[in-house]
Amino acid sequence: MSSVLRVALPVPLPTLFDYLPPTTGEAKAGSRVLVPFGRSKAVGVVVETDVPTNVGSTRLKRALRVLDETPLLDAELMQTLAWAADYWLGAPGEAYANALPLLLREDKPLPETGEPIWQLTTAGRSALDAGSRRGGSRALLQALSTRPLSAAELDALITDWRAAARRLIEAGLIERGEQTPSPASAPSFTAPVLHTEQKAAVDAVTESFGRFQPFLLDGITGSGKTEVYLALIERTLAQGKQSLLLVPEIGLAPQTVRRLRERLGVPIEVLHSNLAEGERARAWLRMRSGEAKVVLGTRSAVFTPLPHAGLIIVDEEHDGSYKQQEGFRYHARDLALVRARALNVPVLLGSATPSLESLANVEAGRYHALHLRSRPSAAHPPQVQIVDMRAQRLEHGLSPALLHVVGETVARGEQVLVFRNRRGYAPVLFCHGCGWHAECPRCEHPLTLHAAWWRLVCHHCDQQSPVPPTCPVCGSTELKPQGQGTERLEEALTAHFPQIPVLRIDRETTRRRDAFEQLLDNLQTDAPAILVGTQMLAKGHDLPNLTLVAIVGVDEGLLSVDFRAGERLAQLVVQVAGRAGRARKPGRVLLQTHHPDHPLLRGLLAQGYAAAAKELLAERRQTGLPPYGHQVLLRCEAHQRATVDAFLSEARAALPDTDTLQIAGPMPAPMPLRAGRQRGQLLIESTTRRHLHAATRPWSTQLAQLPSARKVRWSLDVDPIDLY
DNA sequence: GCCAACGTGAAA
DNA sequence: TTCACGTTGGCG
Repeated sequence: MSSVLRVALPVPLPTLFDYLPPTTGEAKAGSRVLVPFGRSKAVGVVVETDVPTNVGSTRLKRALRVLDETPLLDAELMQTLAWAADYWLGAPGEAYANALPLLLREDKPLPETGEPIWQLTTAGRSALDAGSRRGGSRALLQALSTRPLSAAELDALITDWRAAARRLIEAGLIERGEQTPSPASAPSFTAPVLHTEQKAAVDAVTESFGRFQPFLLDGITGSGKTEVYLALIERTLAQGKQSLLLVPEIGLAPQTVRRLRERLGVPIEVLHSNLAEGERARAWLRMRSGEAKVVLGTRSAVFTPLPHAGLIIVDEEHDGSYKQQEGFRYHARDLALVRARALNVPVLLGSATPSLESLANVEAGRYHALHLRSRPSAAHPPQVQIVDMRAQRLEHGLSPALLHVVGETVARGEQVLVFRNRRGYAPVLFCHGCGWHAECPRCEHPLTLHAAWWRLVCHHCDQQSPVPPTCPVCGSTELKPQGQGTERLEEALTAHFPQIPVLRIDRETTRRRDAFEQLLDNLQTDAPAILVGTQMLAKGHDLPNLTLVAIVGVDEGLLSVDFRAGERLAQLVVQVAGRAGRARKPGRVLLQTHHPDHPLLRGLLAQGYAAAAKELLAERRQTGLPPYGHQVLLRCEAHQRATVDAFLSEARAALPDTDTLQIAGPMPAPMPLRAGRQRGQLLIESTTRRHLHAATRPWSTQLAQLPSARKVRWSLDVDPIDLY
């Protein structure tokens, strides 16, 4: 038996691969190696060295090259990643691949971490003096004549300078260099004085510096959670330690970054999905070297190396975007906890509407709860009121009572938010002649009418089709849009309040980068306006002149079969309502519904989120659902129903027959057909996580070997957040 | 996930 | 006999 390297390769296979050590260089655990794989090459991460192997010597190949002298991933990250792959039943190679920015998964030297700058060469200087070159090239030489400039500086001076830069580098007139990021500038804003609760929260976390302790910061909207984060990051910085701040996908507004930079006076590294690969890799490496102290990022930023870790914060911890929904299905909030434990640092989960999981952890004594119950910015919490839609004459889904209050509010010069969680003009196109409605053939769900493009769109598979002029069944011309989307509400409100600007904010109107920011920047804070929008408006921005929130149509959430629907609805209502009255003026919330007596709404409005959550938790305990029970969901899809069923029943048969597991299915998925594929699932539940893992761990490798598995697309989801 | 080898059936 | 295409196995 030879002593080999065990390497994680970026393939969705349940195994690691063994290689003979390379002839030169020493491969250490956490280093990347270039290896021959199949008939090409791959970059992998060394997981173990000097291990005995079972692979025959004829099959063993030799690693080609060590890419990192010193390991790129430190021991803590390596250990965390191994744990994560095991916990979420992921392919180990995929876990390691997720942890590395794309650029670092390639066979290339590490990018320089300094900020790239462009400067004149001696030849360039003479060329400039001689007056050679014209146009963009000349302008660029001119710009660089006094001193080297960074990309950001050049962007401000010359549009489209990169093409010119490429030409001039080619000609040897300018060259790329790098500068270390400018040293800490003094914070340009001084911190506001913390109020009592904020101070108590900051002190409690500070006392835990240097050891693992989870905290749940339960703070109503407007109570100043961000100030607590900032104060804690400041204290972490004062100790020379690093902070990791995770935010949900849409929470990462440029506004947030600006605020952090201004307040902390140190470079803030940012990691999110639409960042250029080079920037991502540089930010990651600057944290790894310890050169950078603060990183702000979305889900995948949870994998940032933290050699001098001091603090981890997860903002809006209840947010579903922390769960990766494809490939390696990890949960960044849960991983943040695991890392904090390994790094011996406190971890702070913040939310106005904590997840039931976190509340259960508080109840069990695992998390320490910190509360922010007062709103320093506004005197009164918003007053919430239900508008009964039954037996009302509706105008495009808006009741007269609601329109009346909207009218009053804009007449006072204040702003209104109309929330509707449906994009498009109308969710259904219906025939008055025969009752037919337009349906997606690939999903068997109603198509949404989009009036602006005059198209029917399937919100499940994105397929578009033309709007038929007449009913394809009975030929009637009486095709009527039924129900309201944001587009229709925008139209109705514009017609009703022609003198007031109406702004729609949803995925269509914010398609372009920064469009969301721009739309809100254009909003005059002291003038009346009506905002119509989806989820996107639920968080972020402070709108000081917004005093009325009208929540229209959340009834779908009350009727859903998903056991988390109630929790999500409560969170959504509270988050949206929280947009009202972030100013000195008192806020008001109207909730328009067909179910004014629904216990969840009643409870939520009468006693608030905490009480509603307590009620929901009690239900979960009674039914043995998460967080009191644990789930693994096997999802599967294929073109033929029979293929799906064959795989799922083989999978079912491969599970051990024990009374510690409850198995539901095989059964059709809640959406049995999507994008032309038949979908099914198998749900495995247990009251003890240990039993669940003990059974599903070997099962997951068995599944991969089933012949029927090759004919379907399947995935395992540990702790699924929806059973969709 | 990707690739190559293999088997099957239809066309010529 | 050749080609196209779906299936299967291996990747160390």
